[in-house]
Amino acid sequence: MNKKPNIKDVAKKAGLSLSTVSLVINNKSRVSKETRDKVKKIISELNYHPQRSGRFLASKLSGNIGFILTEDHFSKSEPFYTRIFLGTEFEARKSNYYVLLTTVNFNVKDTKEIPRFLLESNIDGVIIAGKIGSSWIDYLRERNIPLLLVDFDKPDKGVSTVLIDNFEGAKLAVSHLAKGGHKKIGFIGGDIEHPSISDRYSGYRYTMNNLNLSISDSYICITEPETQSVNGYNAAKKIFQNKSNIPSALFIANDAMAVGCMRYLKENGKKIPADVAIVGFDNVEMGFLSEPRLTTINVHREEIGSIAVKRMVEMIKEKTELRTKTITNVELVVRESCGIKINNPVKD
Amino acid sequence: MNKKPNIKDVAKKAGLSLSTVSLVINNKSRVSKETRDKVKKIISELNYHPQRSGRFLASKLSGNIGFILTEDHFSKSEPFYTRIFLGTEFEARKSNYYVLLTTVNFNVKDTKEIPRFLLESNIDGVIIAGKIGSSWIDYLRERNIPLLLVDFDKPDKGVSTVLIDNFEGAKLAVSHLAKGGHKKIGFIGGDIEHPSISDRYSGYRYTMNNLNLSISDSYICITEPETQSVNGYNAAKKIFQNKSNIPSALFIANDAMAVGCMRYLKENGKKIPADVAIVGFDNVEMGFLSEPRLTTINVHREEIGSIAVKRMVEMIKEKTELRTKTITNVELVVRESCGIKINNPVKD
DNA sequence: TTATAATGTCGAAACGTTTCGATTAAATTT
DNA sequence: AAATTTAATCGAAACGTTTCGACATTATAA
Repeated sequence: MNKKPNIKDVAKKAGLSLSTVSLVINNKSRVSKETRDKVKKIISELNYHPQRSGRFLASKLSGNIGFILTEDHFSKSEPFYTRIFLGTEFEARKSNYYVLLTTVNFNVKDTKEIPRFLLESNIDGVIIAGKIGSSWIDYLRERNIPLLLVDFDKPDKGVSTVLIDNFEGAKLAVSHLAKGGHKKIGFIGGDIEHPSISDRYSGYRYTMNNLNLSISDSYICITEPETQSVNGYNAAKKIFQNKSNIPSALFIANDAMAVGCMRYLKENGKKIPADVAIVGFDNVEMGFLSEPRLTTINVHREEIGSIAVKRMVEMIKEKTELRTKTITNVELVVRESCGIKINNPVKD
Repeated sequence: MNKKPNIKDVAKKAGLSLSTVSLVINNKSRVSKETRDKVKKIISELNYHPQRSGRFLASKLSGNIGFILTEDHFSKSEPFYTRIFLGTEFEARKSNYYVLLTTVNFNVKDTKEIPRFLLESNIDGVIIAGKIGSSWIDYLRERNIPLLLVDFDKPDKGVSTVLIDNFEGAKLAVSHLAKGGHKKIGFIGGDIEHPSISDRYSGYRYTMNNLNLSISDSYICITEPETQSVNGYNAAKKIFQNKSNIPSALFIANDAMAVGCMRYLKENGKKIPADVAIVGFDNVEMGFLSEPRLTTINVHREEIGSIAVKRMVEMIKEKTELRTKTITNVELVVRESCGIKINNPVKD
């Protein structure tokens, strides 16, 4: 039962001081090539690995990144943010970090329950996914903790963000429907205050105008408070109960709602896509399994997580206050819910 | 910009020594009630929270639990283990731990790439989910690192485990089909060497015998190496190509394969459940969205993760070598892929 | 040649806690 | 009253690393 070697063992065996060995480990300059090589050789001979506990205390760096999700996103096992989280995990491993996941109750407007990893200084930076109260931003700012938002922005706060090209996605969706000959194109979106949803809505309006298609209020439902499947069901009900003026196509701001909407339509004798063509947004698995399979806008969720971690690591390493805003691209995924055949996917 | 208070600040303000304050923080005995209360009061006045870095170094406890998953389970975004992981996260938070997730390449038989959290002693215990080479067990044993397996067992190694009642699940599934009048009940399972799958197979055989139903080899396919949807498709092909002797019902060892199997059957003009009745296993979301919706065996995935963390915390705290084996129950979920109506779900 | 700068190495302090053994004071037993 | 036990607190060492300033040596410039 021989103990794990520590930096002292390395130093002793190399006939050098602790400090020099430390300099080698951390790739600092001011060490001669020979010394460096010798130390490295001994490190690998001893199979030495610096203990996190020591480094953590001395350098104040934990090697962890915090990932904050609002409770509703987590507990509903919403696959969207979960995938982003898995993307962060993957990238973190590459960058020698670990991700500590935690959830906060979004409704608590002010920062009541501070995640333990913040209280204990157990993270070097924080990534927050989704809509969040701005007191969080203030809290982290005050404490000089690197912060990055994902799929959310507070433009006035000047925070670094990783966003989705929602506007472009809406353009792709609406153009696709228009290409199929549709003129009466409606919009369904829940939680319209979420920047991502409202951007999709803006993109919808913009593209409709651009294509000289008129927008009727009775084609639109943006009053649902959430984005679950049942909200899509309810939204469809609102639009299609009005028998006199109904759309022939719908752009729905997320797939879960699109699936709920399709359920309503099928229950009420509408054929998809013959009677109503549908395009969703997000490209979550459920849209692939629905009948008909859902045409949608793909969002690179894992990549978003990965980019977020890369940016975060930069922020931690460079201690820069430089603000970055990364917008990830989206693409149209054509399946059967539109009845429109195309040769090349619309990429614009 | 006032710094975070540390234990010294607390001690000074209380007029006590560091050690006494530490004893209070850690709820150790031998502190008088008055002192304890006074210290607690001051701690909350100062809003003091012990820094993880210091504790980590002094106590050698990181407050983290490692969660190891084989790469294939992770990257295929297999929802099964992901859910177990989310369950561990949830429970860990309650117990004041964090979970560090990592993947290892299963094919590397011997412990080639040791997860960084082990090298750096960054975890207090390890949970391993799914099939794993036994060199991992040896590695952790040698180093006295608490270990717990989930959905996997190496009976000869005497490791603590959290398992699924696979045998019982198989009984429920087969009994249900038999209750619907089926006599020719087949079995499909991939990765038959995985204990969970082979237990489901044993349960199938046991129940068939118990019900005096004969088992024909041509109803069975256990040769697929993996458990993906496509493996189910292929297995169905093997069974139903032989036109002369085909089963009227199938128990399929996991939902993903069941969905693949259903795809094959539908493509080949078989009606489900009229021509072939199907019961899956796992109750993953995809079975809920399939047409017809899949009758299956529910596995409490989040709870499994939660139990695993509870056990692990016990192992860490009590430093016990006591081996525990927890078997979680399963239940039949009746949907439409069997065409069998029941009043009360079969609970046996 | 001397002064100055650059390079390589080192000693010691610092990081924030836990914990062991010692010390003192109070309670109990003899 | 003395001896022993128990309770409460404390001082100091320990955990494993990083980093700052000092120092010695060598290279460069004046």
